Amino acid sequence: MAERGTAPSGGENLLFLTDEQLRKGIEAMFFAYRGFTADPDRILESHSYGRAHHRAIHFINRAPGTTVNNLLAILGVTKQSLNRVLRTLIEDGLVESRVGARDKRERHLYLTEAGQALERELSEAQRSRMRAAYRAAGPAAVAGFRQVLEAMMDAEQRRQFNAMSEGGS
Amino acid sequence: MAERGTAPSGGENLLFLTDEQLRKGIEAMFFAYRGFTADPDRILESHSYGRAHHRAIHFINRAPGTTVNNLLAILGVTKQSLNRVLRTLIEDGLVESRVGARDKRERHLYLTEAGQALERELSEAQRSRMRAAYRAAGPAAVAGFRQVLEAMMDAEQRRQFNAMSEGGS
DNA sequence: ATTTTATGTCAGCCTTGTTGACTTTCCAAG
DNA sequence: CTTGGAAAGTCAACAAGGCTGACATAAAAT
Repeated sequence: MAERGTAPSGGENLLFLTDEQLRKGIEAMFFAYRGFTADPDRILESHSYGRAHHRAIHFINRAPGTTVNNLLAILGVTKQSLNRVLRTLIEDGLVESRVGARDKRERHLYLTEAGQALERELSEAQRSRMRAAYRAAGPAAVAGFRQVLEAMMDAEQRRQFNAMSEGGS
Repeated sequence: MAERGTAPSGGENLLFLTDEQLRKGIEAMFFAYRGFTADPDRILESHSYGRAHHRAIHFINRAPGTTVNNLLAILGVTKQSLNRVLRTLIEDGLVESRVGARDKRERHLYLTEAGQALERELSEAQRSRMRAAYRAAGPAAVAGFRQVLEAMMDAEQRRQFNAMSEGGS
């Protein structure tokens, strides 16, 4: 279990695993997520949209031409739930839905000019906060941040997260 | 704009601030938060409760005897919204509401035995995932994780977060 | 005595999750 | 070629949990 070397080293190195430290991590996650969504939430409210719309816009932007089914897997909601959001985005002219060329059951999703504009507005707000946090914490902290977040995901989520980076760009 | 010194040093140190890196951080936050809430969500569902109940239980446990108003400030919801949740928790015998001794307008909230049992079940599930993530990432990463999360909060949230630690224990 | 504060409640709305039922399309087995 | 199942998407209806607004009560503060 514990290393034999200098007596305190084992105990001290595990201080970050005490229940108290874990609780602080849990609460930090709770409050930080609120900050994380605060800026987009304000923008969305002024457009009468919610977080669900933001998520759809974000991932359509990331993978233009993605199908509804694909988006479903990423967002982890039911297709009926997603459909409602997509319908309003399409009606409002932010998203375009094209019938698949090979498989006509599929709908391929694209952001229109207006959709891209809103996406930029939302993501710039979110990046701006993230940039400030990264800058304040420094590169080493950012590396740790990313490591812990990735370790916190379910295996399936981690797979999606990593797949996202490969396909991107 | 760019520093004049050794050409690559400034640029390399700022690699973590590129839009691409920021986007990855944003998506990591999204997927990690899902993992973060997945275990409690499963437990809550089996009790017919939601995240709103979890949040109330968590913070009542953290500060036994806290008032409704206090909880409202921490949770950032309306009293009507919180009241609905508290009412069911009190009806179900998980939370006890005592009229204040000094100020009889206030209600002081406490977890009952049953409430504490559910709290332990929920928080142990959450700590368990956090512990695994911390262990996988190591102490240095955890320190960075906490730094970035704290920098991501609004000033008000950070104040609450830090106040939480002082009062605790 | 009056006003303010803390809490609770009712009614009604919105977003976003859910399930169930349905249509259209594709594909593969007969 | 037809037919039956699977897959993609849509529509309808419901529930949880946010929200606002209006109002009631009791206690504290002025």
